Order: sequence, then structure tokens, then C-alpha cells
Amino acid sequence: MSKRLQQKLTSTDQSGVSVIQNQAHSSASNSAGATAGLQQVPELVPVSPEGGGKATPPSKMKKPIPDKDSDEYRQRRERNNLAVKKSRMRSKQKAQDTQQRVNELKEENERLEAKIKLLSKELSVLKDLFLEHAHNLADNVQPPAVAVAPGDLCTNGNNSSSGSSNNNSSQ
Amino acid sequence: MSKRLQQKLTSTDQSGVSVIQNQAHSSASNSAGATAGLQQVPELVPVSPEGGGKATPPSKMKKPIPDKDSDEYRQRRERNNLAVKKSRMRSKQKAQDTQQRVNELKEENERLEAKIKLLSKELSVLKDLFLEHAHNLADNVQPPAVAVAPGDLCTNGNNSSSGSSNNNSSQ
DNA sequence: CTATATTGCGCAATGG
DNA sequence: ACCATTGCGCAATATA
Repeated sequence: MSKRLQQKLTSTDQSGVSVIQNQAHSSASNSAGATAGLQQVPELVPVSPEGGGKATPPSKMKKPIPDKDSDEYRQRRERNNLAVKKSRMRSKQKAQDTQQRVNELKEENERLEAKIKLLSKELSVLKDLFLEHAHNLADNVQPPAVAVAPGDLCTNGNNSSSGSSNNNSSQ
Repeated sequence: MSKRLQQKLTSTDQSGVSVIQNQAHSSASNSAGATAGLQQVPELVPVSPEGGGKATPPSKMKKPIPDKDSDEYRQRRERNNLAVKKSRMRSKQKAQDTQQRVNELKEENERLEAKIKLLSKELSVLKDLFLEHAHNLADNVQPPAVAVAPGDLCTNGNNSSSGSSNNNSSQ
């Protein structure tokens, strides 16, 4: 009574499907009334169409007949299903990773841009100071105290509100 | 003779498959010998199991019978197949776009890092110049030519002689 | 509730 | 021969 109607049930119960297929090319119509398990296979079986005892290297046989209900067939299918599942899992995983990569890169971009902004600011400040000096010299005037205290530069070139003049080390 | 064996052929010709399916839960074995087009439907039809004349709010009917070979069924399937195809196409497209985004972001990252490097260099040069001036002033002497005094107490860890005083303005 | 969108799964063809 | 990848259909489920 029981045919062979159990295949995966690995995760969620699915509907077992028995599928009969007709070849588009082979227009062999056969009749096989199956009471319970229905399946049909054309009885056309090219039984090794080779004259010699070769290993059929360039054998021209169209289809070795996808024998249904065959043990080997079922085994093959199951293995393929497994492979398919694995492949798809990896594919999805990869897509996810890619998405995450985008986020990481976006974050890093922001950080880099912030740093650029800061550096630019520092640069502009220093340039301004230079211009002042140049003007002073050009005016031939030499003020005893310069606009900037040399000690500041000696200690640290960072005079921003928060001291953050370090290179990134993470990642 | 020809049943209903043509479905997509939108892109490549595939094998037309007629699939009969049995419900996993309903263990009703029926017999339907079909010569050409085979199909089977369990005659179990839960005819609205409610006692009152309600609108069946939590109606428990399991399946309204997936009528095969029905016109409406076939139509519905075809529409779904189309939707599936569309959805998958978009999904793939999106994945591709994401990958491209990664590349773009990587490029931009490189650009930003290069810029940072350049700005850092400029900054260090300017700072060095400042230190020189400061020393000159501190020495009370003002040489006509800027004579660099190696005596640096200020630990300026860079004395790159390469003159790369570029000034970028774009972006 | 009906229509479309998404998702998991199996099958088959194909590529390596 | 084997596994990996891919396109497609079906059905269940989610979303509108």
C-alpha cells in the first residue's frame, strides 16, 4: 500500500509531491493507471546502444531514462536536494554579509570624513597664523609677542575642544 | 489529446511538468486512473464546521480543496509564477546593487584615506615651520635667512624633506 | 476575503 | 561519477 512518499521533512512539514513529467521532445504517450502511487515511464530504454564493450565515451544516447521510483534515483535526488539547500544557505549568508559590509564601510566613511574635517580645520588655523606672520614681517613691524604662543605647538598641535588627534587603531 | 501542458516558455523552454500532490495530513487514498492527464483530489470537503450562522470568524476548515485542472486554479498559479519570477528578479538585482555599493564605498574609502594622509603631511610641515619660527624668536636673533636649528626640544617627530605642498580644493 | 509578494522546497539541467 | 549552481514551478505564508 505504501509507496514512497516521504522525502524531506527536515524542517517544516511540506506536501509530498509525486510528479510525473513528460518529455517535451520525446512524444511517447504511454498509459499507466496507478491506483495509489502514480508514475509513468516510457518503456523506451536504449539498452546500451553500443556494439563493442566500450565505456560509452561519446555515446549518443539521449537520455538514460530518469527511472522513477528507482533507488538510485531517489538517492541522487535526496543528495541533490541537500546540496541545493546548502548552496542556497550559503548564497543567502553571503548576501547578508555583503549588506553588513556596506554598513561597516559606511560607518568607516563617516569616521574618515570627520577626521578630514578636523584636519582641514587645523590646517586652516595654521595657515591663518602664517598669513599673520607674513603680514607682520611685510609691515616691518615685529611685535614682541606673536599671536601664537610657541608652547602650545610644543605641547601638542591639538587645541580643539576635545583632544582627539590620534590615529585609529581598531580594525 | 493535448491536455494543459504549456505554462511559461518565457525564457528557455523547460519541461512541462504535471504534478499531482497528496496532502501530508489527509491520509485519504483515492484512486483516479487518468490515462493522459492524471490528477486526484480527496473527496474530503470540510463543509464549514460551524453550528451557528456566524461569519466563521475562527473557522476551522482545513483546506477548500486545491482543485486541480480548474480554470481558476490554473490562472492563479500562472499569476503566482509571474509574481515569483518578478520577486526573484528584484531580489537578485538588489543583491547585485548591494555588491556594487560595496565597491563604491571601498573606492571612496581609499580616496578619503589618501586625503587624510595628505592633510596630515601638510599639517606636519606647517607645524615644523612654526616651530622653526618659534625657535628663531626665542633665540632673540632674527637671521635674514631662516636658519633651521636642529635643537628641537619639542619632539617633532617628522622632518620629511620631500616638498609636497599640494593644495586640493575639490570636495 | 481577494490579490500580490516573499519564502522554502523539490526537480531538472548545467557547470566544474 | 559527484557536488554546486541556477531557473522554474508549487504551495504556504506574509503583506496590502
